[in-house]
Parts: sequence; C-alpha cells; structure tokens
Amino acid sequence: MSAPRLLLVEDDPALAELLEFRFSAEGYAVTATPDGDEALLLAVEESPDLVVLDWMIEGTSGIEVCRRLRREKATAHVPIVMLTARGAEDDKIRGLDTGADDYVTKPFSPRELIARVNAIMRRIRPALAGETLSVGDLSLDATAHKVTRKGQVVALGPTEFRLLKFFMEHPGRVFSRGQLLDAVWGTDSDIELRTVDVHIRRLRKGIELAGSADPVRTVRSAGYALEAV
Amino acid sequence: MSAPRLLLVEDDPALAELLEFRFSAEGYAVTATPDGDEALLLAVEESPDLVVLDWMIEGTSGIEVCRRLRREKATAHVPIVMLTARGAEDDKIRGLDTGADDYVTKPFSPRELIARVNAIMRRIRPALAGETLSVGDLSLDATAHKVTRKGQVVALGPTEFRLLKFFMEHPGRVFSRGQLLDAVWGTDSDIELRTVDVHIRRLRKGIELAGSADPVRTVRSAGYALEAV
DNA sequence: CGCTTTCGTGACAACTTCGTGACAATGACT
DNA sequence: AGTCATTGTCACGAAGTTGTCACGAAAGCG
Repeated sequence: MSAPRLLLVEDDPALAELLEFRFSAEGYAVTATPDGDEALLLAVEESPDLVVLDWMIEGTSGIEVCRRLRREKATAHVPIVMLTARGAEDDKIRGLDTGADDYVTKPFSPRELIARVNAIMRRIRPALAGETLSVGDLSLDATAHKVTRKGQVVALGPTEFRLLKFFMEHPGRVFSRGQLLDAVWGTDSDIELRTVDVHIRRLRKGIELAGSADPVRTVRSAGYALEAV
Repeated sequence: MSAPRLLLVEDDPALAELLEFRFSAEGYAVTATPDGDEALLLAVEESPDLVVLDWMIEGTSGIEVCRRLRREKATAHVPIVMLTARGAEDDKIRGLDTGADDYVTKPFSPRELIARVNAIMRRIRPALAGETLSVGDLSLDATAHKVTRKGQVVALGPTEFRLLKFFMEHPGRVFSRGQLLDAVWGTDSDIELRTVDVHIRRLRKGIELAGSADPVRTVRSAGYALEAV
C-alpha cells in the first residue's frame, strides 16, 4: 500500500506548515496549498485519499471548493474534513449540507485533527488503522499486525514481525546480535547468536521485492541495521 | 555522544529544579530559565533540540515566546512542548495553534512529560542517540556505523573503522604505532608494530577521493595523525 | 653522495564472519 | 491423529578481513 495521500488547503502559513509536518510524521503524503482554485486542480491531479479544507481561504471559498469537489466525478467521493472558525457562523456552516465528512472547529489541537483524519482513513482504508511506523518504502501497522512494502502487503512470521518492528523503531542504527536477542527475544533468552542471522534472512526473504534494494544492511563484525530513508 | 539539548522555561523554582534533574538523568543537556525574554535569547544561542515551555512565566508570556520562536528562522522548527494549567482549555488550544507540538496539563507527572518529550525526540531526530564525529570533510556516525567523505558514503573494514574513529576522537594529534595498537587493537594484543602501517594504508585507500588531499599525516619516526580542519 | 632508517605497497595464506539450505522439535489448529 | 506454520540449530561454502612479509621508494644524515 502506498502512503495515503492528503490534500491540505490552508492559507495560514504557520498552521499549514505545522499540519504538513505532523501529517507527514504520521505517514501521510501531504500536498498543501493556500488557494482554493489550486486545490481543485490538485484534487484532480493527485487524487488524494482525503482533503483537509479550511473554511476561510483565498481564491474560491472553502465551502465552494467543497461543493465543486462533490460535483466533479473524479473527486465526488473524497472524504473532506472542514476546518471552521468558532463563532456565530458555526451553526450556519454546520447546517449547510456541503458534503463534508467531518468538521473541526478552530482553535483545535493538531492531535485532535490527526485523530479525526486517522479515524476517517481507517473507515476508508482499514489497513491504515492504528500506529503506523514508516521507514523508506516499508510501513508497519503494529495494531493491525500488517507490513507493506511499496503498497504490497507482506507476509511475515511473528518473530520476523517483531524484528522488523524493532528495526523500524530505530532506523539506521546498527544492532549487535546480542542486542537484537535482548530486544526481540527477551533479555533472558538462551539462544545462539547465529540464530539471529537466520531470522534476518527470513525477514529479508519476506520483504524482498523485485527492483527494490534490500533495506537490511549487515555490518560485518558489528550486526545489522535497517537502512534509513 | 552529543546529548540532545533541551531548553526548559519554567518559573516555579521547585518544579524547574525537579525537571532539570529528571531530564538530566534521562540524558538531556538541560538549560533552564524562568524568564521568557531570556528564553528567546537562549533558544538562538544554544539552538536546543526541544523546548519545554511553561504557559505562565515572567517576562514575555509563554504563548508569545512560542510565536516568536516560530517567527525566528533559527528556531522556527524547534519542537515545543507547552505546560498549561488545568482547565485553561483556551490556552492549551491556542498554544497548539501557534505552533506547539504537544502540551501537558498541570499537574502532571514528570514521567509523563519525559515520555512525551522522548516521543517527540524520537520522531524528530531518529538518529539522535547516534553521535556523529566530524573532522574536515570526514564524518563518522558511530551508531549507524557509517563514514562519509564530502557526503560520499565510504566503505571501511571493521579495523579501519575503529582506527578512523579513534583518530577522529583526537584530531590533529600524533600517535605512535604502539599507542594506536593499544587504542584500536586492545592493550593485550601481540601484534607487529608495522601492521599499523598496513591498516593506515587501507584506511587511506578507503577514504581517498579525487581532488581531495590525504587527511592522514605521516610523522616520520613518530607515528600518524589525522589532519585537523 | 653513499649509508641507514623509516615508510608505502602488493601479495598471500590463515582466519572470521556471513548467507543459505536442510532438518528436527514444537505447538496450534483441524 | 494429522497437517501446517514457526522456530532454533547446525554444517558447509562463499565472501570478506587480518597479520605478516619482502621489496623498493623516500627521507634523514654526515
């Protein structure tokens, strides 16, 4: 599964940047624009999985963007989360049936918005549920116990899953076989160091993909690492 | 290892001291100030990796500090964790709106705050735990076990890696073959002195780069040194 | 300049470390 | 009981690394 695409339409530069950063960290591929007209173009070109739309924006107003998105066949069913100002117009806006899937009233916490977006994404694309680690073209959903590489779902054994998860929690860092045993098998396991090699091999075999390089790096006489970025 | 730097802005002396102690124990290099204006100066001077900011502080208010940090180019992307009073929902939310990355409501447990800070640190700087040595156009990441010269990744054998690391920990200093044997091979190694020459050669070959001078200096009848700067 | 000392270099055999296929033991599930 | 996936170990060969040596070049020195 490829990273879920998100179109962010917000004209406050500070807020836009913050949200773009947070959503990127959350594993979304974010496209941002402050302009309503440009948003309509981008919505068609990039076919995002979800649109976060500020009510007050330059160019075409947020609510108009919302209507037009619904009218266009290509974007008619994109989930839309509206950012609305708190105040007198609140009820009026809510009353208008523009087709938004959710509203978040300003001021809001990024965390709250992310939670709502994640909730919608889970509904649309169930595999996105829960906490998602993401390193390079790998992504791992801890709660759903699923791993994907470049969008392709990947089958791993329980041990390989834990091993990959540990690596993804510390991308780029080299771990000795002993450290991996402690972290993945448990501190009081009495297991041969070389056993790690075998599971590394099984992990590699599991996530191998034609045309893509092996992200697991072996560092001779030191251990293994998951290639960051 | 370059410890992650943390700027603590808190005007309650007891709480400040407690947090400073706990964060130090957690491995952070903590700079603390009770004053908002001073915090802005320190943020530029020390370029901390993260700022913990109390909402209610002397001098410039917490939220104003937050805004100004974002406005300054040097500090625009520093993660900020706000400490807010319970029930001050508006403050909390406005804090996030101005660019804080997370908030913790008082009263909180130090453990909770530390957990949040650690979480953000992991997200922002995954390789933070990794010390990266840097001498001239060489840089060495010990935890990732990677060496680069002018950005180019360089492949070294284990011994060459340790040798270079030792040199980079003492740039410019001349070491005799005996000293190098003790430092890189271990005190109780029974190895020919001339073997060092061979590994110096292998190191040179490994990091050689067209157009760049050899940073390894031979000091006749004394030993070797890594050219500083 | 000749002599001595010190260093750079290529070669190489001994040694480590790693990848891989196979296999038996285990436990879950039918 | 039987099937199946998973797991830990091992043995073997491939690949990389290491310490040593021999020889020649370079540097100091009277």
